[in-house]
Amino acid sequence: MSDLRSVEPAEALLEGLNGPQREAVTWGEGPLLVLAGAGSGKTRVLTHRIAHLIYTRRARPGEILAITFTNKAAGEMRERVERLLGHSTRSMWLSTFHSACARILRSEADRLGYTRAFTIYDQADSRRLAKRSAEAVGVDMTRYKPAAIQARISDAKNRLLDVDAYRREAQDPFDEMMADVYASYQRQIHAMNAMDFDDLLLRTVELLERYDDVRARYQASFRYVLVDEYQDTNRAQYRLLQLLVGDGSDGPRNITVVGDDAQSIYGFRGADVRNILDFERDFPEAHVVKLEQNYRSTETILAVANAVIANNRGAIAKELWSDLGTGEQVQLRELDDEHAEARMIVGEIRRLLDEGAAAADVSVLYRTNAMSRAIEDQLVRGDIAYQVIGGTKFYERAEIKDAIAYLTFLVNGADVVAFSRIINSPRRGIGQTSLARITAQAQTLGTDVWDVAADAASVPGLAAAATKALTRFMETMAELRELAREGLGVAELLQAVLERSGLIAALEDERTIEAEGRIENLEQLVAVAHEFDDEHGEEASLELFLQELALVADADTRRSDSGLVTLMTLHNAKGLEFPVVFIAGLEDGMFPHSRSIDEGALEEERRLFYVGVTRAMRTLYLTHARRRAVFGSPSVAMRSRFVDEVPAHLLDVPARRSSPTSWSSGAGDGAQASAAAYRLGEDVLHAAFGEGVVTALEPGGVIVVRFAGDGSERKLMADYAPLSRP
DNA sequence: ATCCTGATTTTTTTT
DNA sequence: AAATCAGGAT
Repeated sequence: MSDLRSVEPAEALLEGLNGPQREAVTWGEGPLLVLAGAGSGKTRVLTHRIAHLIYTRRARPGEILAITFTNKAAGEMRERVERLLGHSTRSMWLSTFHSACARILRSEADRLGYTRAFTIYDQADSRRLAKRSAEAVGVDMTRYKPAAIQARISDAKNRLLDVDAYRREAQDPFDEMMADVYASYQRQIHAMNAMDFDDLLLRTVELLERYDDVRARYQASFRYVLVDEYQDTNRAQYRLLQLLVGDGSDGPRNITVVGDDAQSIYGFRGADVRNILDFERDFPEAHVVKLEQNYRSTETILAVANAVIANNRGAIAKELWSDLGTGEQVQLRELDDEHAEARMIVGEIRRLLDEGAAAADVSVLYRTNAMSRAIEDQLVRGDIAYQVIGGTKFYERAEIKDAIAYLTFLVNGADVVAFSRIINSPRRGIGQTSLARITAQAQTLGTDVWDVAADAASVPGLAAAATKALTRFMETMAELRELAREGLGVAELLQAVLERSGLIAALEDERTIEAEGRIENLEQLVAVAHEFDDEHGEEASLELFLQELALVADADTRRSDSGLVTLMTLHNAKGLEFPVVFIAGLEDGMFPHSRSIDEGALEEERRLFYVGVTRAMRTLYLTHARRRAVFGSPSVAMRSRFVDEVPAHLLDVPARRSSPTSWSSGAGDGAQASAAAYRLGEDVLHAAFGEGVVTALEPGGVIVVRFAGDGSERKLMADYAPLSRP
């Protein structure tokens, strides 16, 4: 390659890109569809295209709106663009759909009857509200689950149906009832100056549809719109893009979308593959670029991916190829149960680490969050550091939600959900009954709960003790609100909230290990607030802090620079790559999941498997168990049909000796005494099986050894087996 | 109002 | 297996 200094800087942005990538980066005005197979360098294309647009002065940073799937991806993209350009991109809009919408809504809130301090409800908040709405309408809650009710509402919103449209579409009495629930839900959430995740999109669409001046302003401001992971956009996001890009009557529609129909895995939340399939119909003047060269995986891994995805119908023709060589065969392992599976995985990880692999190079993927536990247990035993992405998130912990609810109530006195959460936490002697009286009064008067609660004496029927407690509580809240008005930093304010609310004191009084952990979590939240203050300086406001917090995805908290093995669901693995990947739990019913074994959904499961396989760069393990505990009770499982779709010659399946099954698994702590000779993770040499590593110690002097030769795992009597140290 | 206990449910996947 | 919930006792 030529010396960078001797070429035109714009040329330098194309350095090292292949033909189609260059074409996508340099393409001029008008719609552009980039069909980017897994590992084909689409992030590179996006960042270089943005840098190129700015460098060639076709766009100023402020004229670019780039949508990514996670905040973390947005941050990384900003960093890369800045590195390419050598200057700041602060004025560029680079965020997720939801964050961009929240930002727009914050500045236009009054048009929709909101204030800029509106609360963003997460799933749990929204579910609680759905339940309340259903009860208010008189739905028999023993027959319907709140989650199902909420899913209905969310589904309607994702299809851009407002309450009236939903009612018009109603087919049966159940739908009619749901329409009432939906109406009640929307009435309440609006009255509380709150929005759920779906509202962020829906309300922005409403805003742009209803106000020509607002639409014109944003259309003019975002001259170039770029969207990553376009295959996972839903109806609302699609409509939003149309509104932002315009109809093309006053200039070219500069929209770039990047995606891969084979990786569409969010149908369950309303994503519609047709958005990408029909792009050329929606934008007839579109230019299309296909990226088919994969720079990530070995040919064997790609052959597996291609073979499996070929079983899906109606995909855009596309064949991934790579010149990285054949590489290793894909390792297929069948184990007795989920514990043996976990031992096998951790045993292999230990071996890889001993051979010099970095922990950060290894990832274990699974279908459902619940599957992480067995693997975590073994990692802990094996003393291997790891991180879990997803599952119970930091921001969903009770104490964190409490602290956030305090802050929320300070800025949004109409937020009944926040008020309900904090009014008796810590305990103040204000229970269900008193709470119901207060909220009912607020609803009757149509005023903020804050105002009702601040005048405790005015609440009808409130007991004397409750009135007193409420008065004290609201005095504290008023003090805190005053502190907020004085322009205290978010971190300092949070600290004041934790102290004056009695939240910390109550935890300290518990004097348990658990409570100590909770206090630590709260301290961590204060640290997050400090970071926010430092980052935003003068701009830092409590409103902004809360709205950013609500949109943090767990994927955003992933650490890449550390010596940690990463565990996560296949969904969370989207967009990532690892030299070594394990896909666990490949059993019919687990993956594909039993609830999606019908036509359309099965294809989505297959795409999810495709996503998993294509995360692997060098080494891929597929594992499944003959027995697996579901809801605590064991059940037999068949190997996943997806495994059967993999051509046999690509797989390495070690011949399996029948292993002794009479010994129960689940080593206790007492195991060390009899198997003291061997320690967890220790290398051993077996006369017949060769080198291996101890992956578990079990009672009765039994050790479990994973052999390097054939990858098999065997239970041995430590005292009798022909074992020695290498 | 709060605490305890037994019953029921949870696990699809997420912004 | 763990978490949440409803009902009843205090």
